[in-house]
Amino acid sequence: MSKFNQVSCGNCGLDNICLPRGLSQQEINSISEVVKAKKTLQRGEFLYHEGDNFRGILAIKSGSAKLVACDQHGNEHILNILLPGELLGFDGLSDEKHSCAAIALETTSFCLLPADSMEELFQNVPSMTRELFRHSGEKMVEDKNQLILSKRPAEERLAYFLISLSERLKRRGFSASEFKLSLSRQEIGNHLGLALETVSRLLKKFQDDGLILVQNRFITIINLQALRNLLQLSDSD
Amino acid sequence: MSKFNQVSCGNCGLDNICLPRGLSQQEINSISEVVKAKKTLQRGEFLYHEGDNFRGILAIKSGSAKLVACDQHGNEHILNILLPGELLGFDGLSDEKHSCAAIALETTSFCLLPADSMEELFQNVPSMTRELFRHSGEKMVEDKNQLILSKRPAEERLAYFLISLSERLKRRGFSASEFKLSLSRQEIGNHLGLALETVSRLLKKFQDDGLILVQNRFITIINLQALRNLLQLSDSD
DNA sequence: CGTATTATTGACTCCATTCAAAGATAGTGG
DNA sequence: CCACTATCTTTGAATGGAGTCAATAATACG
Repeated sequence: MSKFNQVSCGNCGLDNICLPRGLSQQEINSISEVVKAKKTLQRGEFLYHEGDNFRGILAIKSGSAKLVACDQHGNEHILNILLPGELLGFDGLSDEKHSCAAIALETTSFCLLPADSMEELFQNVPSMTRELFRHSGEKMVEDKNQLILSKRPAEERLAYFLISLSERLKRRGFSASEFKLSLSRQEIGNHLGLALETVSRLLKKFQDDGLILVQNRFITIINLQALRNLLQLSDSD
Repeated sequence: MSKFNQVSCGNCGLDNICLPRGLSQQEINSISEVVKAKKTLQRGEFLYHEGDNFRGILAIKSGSAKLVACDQHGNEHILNILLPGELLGFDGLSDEKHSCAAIALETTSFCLLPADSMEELFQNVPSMTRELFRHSGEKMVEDKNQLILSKRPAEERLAYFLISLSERLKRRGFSASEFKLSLSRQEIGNHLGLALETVSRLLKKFQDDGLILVQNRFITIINLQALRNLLQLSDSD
């Protein structure tokens, strides 16, 4: 739970996606001095729990994670899926306690920008502060897109999920057309606000329509344009 | 569109809600030096448009506003309602362009923390930076709550909307039990992802059940506890 | 190989939407 | 001040999309 190692943001490979994005070499060095790499987690292990004290902003180095919140009924809600280079932990910024849990979806490693070094960095590396706000703003825009999506029919939600996952994987150097879902139908449904049976039926429908190929959790995107059209052509409200 | 005046955060009355919250007198003075007050807008006027260049973080001084995004179908989505002391403009942080519009719901005045003075403030007033992140984190938690809510039945969504509005008004010194909605049924429905007819029917139902009194857009909360119970007692998924 | 978990598929149900029409309210100009 | 109009709201009836329940099938795991 507390084995940290020094890390160098300069030769990480995610430097164009992660926090150092757009910073000078000198600024990256300043960050590297305080950023810690944490040891690898296995599927199901927690990056942090709901209620944990805020210890800083995390960055996924490899693997993936889900951000999970519990409502007053005790139901879990998968709010976000996090891929390499993405920052998380913002849910602990407001009152020093995390309001969500972050759980590894596969073997996952991550870095930590410790909370107690943040004020110092604000003063010394203002462009990092700006960059951190930029990331935070991106998260908000994503959340807003998800909120808009939540009012759309099931088909669009699932199409958007697949397209968005494909694009994000591509930006990280993975295949955009073939990938393995690290989520069960249940989890996809939970994330999109659908019953797991609906997810199953729609994946089948997409396959029958020649848009994708489904083999268990492996997805092959056959006709990306047609998938995109599902988002564009449907009626408004 | 560009008449700014100097303003003093120290004697604003919203200092325990707005950005200066928790800062020292000296720090508040530093902020006041760069924060501008902008002249009052009428209902329907824009605080900023979608696509506008990011010019800074805004704070509602009086009145209220709605944050509106357009999807690819051209439909408008009311993402948030903003009350006095709340910050907005975060949707412009990520790429220097606003991805939403902010529109006054009534006669409304607001302040501006200009973008070009932000990096300077990061260096000079790190605790303000921390506070700004805190606000940003609060927004995210609110967005996540809204996302969770979007999966719940219509009755719960509307109950939550009323309770949350009541609580936020109370914190600002307004009555928690009697208030005027600055939104039409249409707008409430849009915000909650419901048809306007559903909003109308549910308001009637709440009234018939003795939870609230509805007179046009005036709402009186009669039985807050029963309203809260709607959120607690219903089934899970 | 057997067991537990996960996924598929069908039938039925229901909540919320849509369509439609009437009623109320607010704003405007004569 | 009242009439007129545009907008907003209420209410009813019918429809449909997605959920629930249930049973079977496939996959992963020890």
